[in-house]
Amino acid sequence: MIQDKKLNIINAAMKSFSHFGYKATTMDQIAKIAQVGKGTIYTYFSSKEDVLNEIIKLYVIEMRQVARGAIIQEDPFVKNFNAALHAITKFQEEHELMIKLSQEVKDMGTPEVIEVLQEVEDEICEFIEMKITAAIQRGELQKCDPKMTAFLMFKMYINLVNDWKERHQALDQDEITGFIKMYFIEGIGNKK
Amino acid sequence: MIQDKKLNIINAAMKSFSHFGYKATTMDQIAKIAQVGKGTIYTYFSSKEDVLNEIIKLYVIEMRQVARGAIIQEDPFVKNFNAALHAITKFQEEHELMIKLSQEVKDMGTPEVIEVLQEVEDEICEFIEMKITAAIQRGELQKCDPKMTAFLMFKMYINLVNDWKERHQALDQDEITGFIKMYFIEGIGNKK
DNA sequence: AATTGACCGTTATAGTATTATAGTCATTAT
DNA sequence: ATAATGACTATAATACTATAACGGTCAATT
Repeated sequence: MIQDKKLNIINAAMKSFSHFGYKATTMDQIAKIAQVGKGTIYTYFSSKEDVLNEIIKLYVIEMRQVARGAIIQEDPFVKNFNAALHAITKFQEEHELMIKLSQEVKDMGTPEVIEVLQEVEDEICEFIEMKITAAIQRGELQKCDPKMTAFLMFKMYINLVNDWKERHQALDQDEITGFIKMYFIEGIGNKK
Repeated sequence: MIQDKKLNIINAAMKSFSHFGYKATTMDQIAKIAQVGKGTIYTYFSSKEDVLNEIIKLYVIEMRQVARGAIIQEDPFVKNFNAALHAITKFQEEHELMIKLSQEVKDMGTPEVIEVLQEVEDEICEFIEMKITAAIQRGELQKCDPKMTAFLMFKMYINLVNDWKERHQALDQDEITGFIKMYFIEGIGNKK
């Protein structure tokens, strides 16, 4: 029952953050949606930012599960990389939370939101890093700094999925897998 | 003499844009620094934005020369890529214009400035694209879409030079060349 | 023909009054 | 006792308004 109330509040806040963003959501609104008094929120959370952080904590857990679910053990590294990132992207599109928060960062720059989005990005990079480390041990990838490789692969994925389409035609999932493989795994140098 | 006055104005505007940014620079200020009446500016330029655009046009020409100057014909592609980008970066650091304008975009989002910065980025990408096309013809690089390759290489360079150092240790020029070569040219896949 | 700065309509800024908000806490309900 | 509540408060955001600054024009001047 105590967990029930906390979950109520989290769900209410999630809903409101997703619809209106972090700043535009008031504690009164959360209380109203959750059907609790505003004071009750402060029994379970220390502040508005704390509510956001707890939501992101849960979100990240879900996201990790989604990413794990996209992995197929026998498949090669690049394919799994793309599958996981694609699953995460789809997950984020389904739950408008991240989209709304990204927008908010873009046009208001809310510091608390910048911070949590960075956390989510770090989390994704850490996930990729794990997979890279494993792939290196398996001998599928050459020795390289897994943290930097994860960082660069993630950035390239975002570049391909989001940034490229701003100036050119959008790419589909298979094209993206192909490009990541070509540029990152095989390299475009000609061995002599 | 007529060019002299136009150049005066351009230099004055360049100085002011570099010091105070685009928005914070007034036409009166430009006129004062250039020691001309404000009306005179409008003999040579149609608007404030036009002044900015002409400045960027000249800036891009200079930048291209700097990039060309960094290229050594006999050197391999990656080395030249890094040399050119490094030269551009140094050039931008010396002339505070781009730094100031980047700041302005970050914390005010001035549309005119966003546009010209995008132009500069496009210009750099086009320069890289040319070099890539040449390297493919030379047989130094495999066949690939030069536009996309240029785009991705540029982004990776920025990721390594700017973004990585925000969360980890900054990298020096040789390290960056090494990483670009490793990830982009050679690839990190293990051929079986 | 080129240059100029006072001038104009519009936009931005500063100052202020008002509202809205995050967080508290005495009261109430359980 | 403990948990829940919403009126309350100090602070921060917003709306409003008066003022200043701005980009751009143009009649007067060189």
